[in-house]
Amino acid sequence: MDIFSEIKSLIEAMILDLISEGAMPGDAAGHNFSVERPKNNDHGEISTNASLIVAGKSKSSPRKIAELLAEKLRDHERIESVSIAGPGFINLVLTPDYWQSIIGDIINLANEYGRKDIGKGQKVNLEFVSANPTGPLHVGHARGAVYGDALGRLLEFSGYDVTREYYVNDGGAQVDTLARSTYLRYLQANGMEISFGPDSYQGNYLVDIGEKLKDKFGNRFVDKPEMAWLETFRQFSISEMLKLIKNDLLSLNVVMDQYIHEKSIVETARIDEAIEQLREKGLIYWGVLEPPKGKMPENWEAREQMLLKSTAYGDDVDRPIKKSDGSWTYFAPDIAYHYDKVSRGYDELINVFGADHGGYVKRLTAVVDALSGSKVSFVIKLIQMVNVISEDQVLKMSKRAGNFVLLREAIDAVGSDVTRFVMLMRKNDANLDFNFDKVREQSRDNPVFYVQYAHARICSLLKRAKESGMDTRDQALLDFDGKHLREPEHIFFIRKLAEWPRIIEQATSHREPHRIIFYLIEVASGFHSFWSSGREKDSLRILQEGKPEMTLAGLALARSTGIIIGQGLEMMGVKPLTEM
RNA sequence: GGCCUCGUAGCUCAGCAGGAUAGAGCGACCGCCUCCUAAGCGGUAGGCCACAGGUUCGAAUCCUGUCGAGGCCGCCA
Repeated sequence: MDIFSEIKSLIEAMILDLISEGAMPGDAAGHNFSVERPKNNDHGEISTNASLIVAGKSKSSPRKIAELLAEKLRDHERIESVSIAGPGFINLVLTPDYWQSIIGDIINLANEYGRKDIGKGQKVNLEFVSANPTGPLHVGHARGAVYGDALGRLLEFSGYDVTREYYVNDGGAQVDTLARSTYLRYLQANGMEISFGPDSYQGNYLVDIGEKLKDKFGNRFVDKPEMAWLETFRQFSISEMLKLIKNDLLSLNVVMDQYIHEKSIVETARIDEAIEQLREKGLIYWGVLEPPKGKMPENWEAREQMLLKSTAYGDDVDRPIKKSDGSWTYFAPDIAYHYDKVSRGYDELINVFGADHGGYVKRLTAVVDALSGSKVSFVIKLIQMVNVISEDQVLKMSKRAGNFVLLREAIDAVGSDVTRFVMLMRKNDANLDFNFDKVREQSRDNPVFYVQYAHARICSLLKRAKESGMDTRDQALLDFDGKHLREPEHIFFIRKLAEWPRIIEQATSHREPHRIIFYLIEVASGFHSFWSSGREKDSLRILQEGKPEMTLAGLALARSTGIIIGQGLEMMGVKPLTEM
């Protein structure tokens, strides 16, 4: 099904044959060589460096090995010609039949085309977003949300059993701040003048919550001390914030499987269990840390704390677990949370973090390695910053001041599909510019429209053919005759389609959904180009009056392209358009 | 001071499990709609892949160092 894998296995088998024939040394087998579509058209349709790799490992001449392999390859019925070039590359040209059969494969398998069971059912915990429940999501969160969700879809397609998880930080001081800020809005709803302290969340999103609390409690808490209302207000506002967040995620087409609350982790004594485990491994001790180098914090003084010996697992310094007053640091619930994840029996944990959490990578890796005995694979994907640009200015965002650009605003302006596509156009560890004006333009600056347009054109073709009385169902298209797809332009484009399984595989193993996006743009480009060539060459037109067989073949090609684009967009959580 | 990420065309970025002459979009310039959606297509111009070493038959890709940009660095979360 994957043409590159097929040829690779073919060559591997030939190497084994040659070894048993005594023509190659025994250590020629088992090396990883590449089989790929060469960038340069003069280098055939498929090229491999097998002889270079094998020669390098077994200290023999690349040309000689290439000759041996070429001899065998020439005999293969589906290979038209073989040539040896440069230092020893083997370049292949396949028979047109081989390429045309791919169109049949795609239509036959439809959305299953390109699926390869890489994951083999391994259980993956994918934690992403995990924004503090103190306000609505902003565009920075959106990037993490979209990346996490697209990665989830990709992994699921490739045979992983994925659990999407959101960790709710509802145990720290910031949720008390939230409660107090909500209280101010509650007072306001009761007609009182309010003024915000420097630590307040001042965003307007709390106004509604204040109103709701007034509706519920009237003025009951207006003159009461904090003790009387803090817990109630905290719980209420957290649950309201989570509603807000879930709603935001939903409008981005993101749905979590579960929300794990920090509070529940703390309350079930997971911290003590986790620390005990680490203690048994000799990783817990009391000690005094060196002051941080570089900028010395004011009021720094040496104090004894409970520390985790994370340096034993590659961290730069050991990390405090308990403050000098005996209470847990922020790190402790995190340890417990990851202990909890490990104990739930996943094969792999993936955390999607914002780049500002880069400092936590080593210590968390240390924790997971220590707790799982390095059995669980743990990957942290850092998502770099999003620069929101409007009128050529980078907007500065501050949560406290409440002036950040909300995810909601982006979606209201351009919709979920464009937001997702644009956010997936960069690899996770590169900064991303989200240009509000350009993205709003819905012009060619927006590659999402370019891809959608290709899909819409294909749908339009099938629709027109159907209107003229043709049977355009997949079963009927499968009867196409390959001899009508023999022009160089046909083969050139089919070669692009044939890369799809390989692209999915690479995107999966690198955990990089953006590779799908770039491939889709290439496929769209190839299709637009092919379409336009029909203006100059009649034989390349898809709908041909009075020539039903040629039309059928053209439609099969178009349909298979549509399957791939549709499938790729679906995988990125973007809805393919049938017309524009 | 240390750690993480990045540095590729005027701009925004792909490529990086080593491979042949480094790609795309935008911007600039020149062309293409009596014909399947011109939201499209074709062409021209534009590069010491930050710099310097190293590994290799071969380096944008791997290693080391330098420079530059961003993020992070105990008793906040």
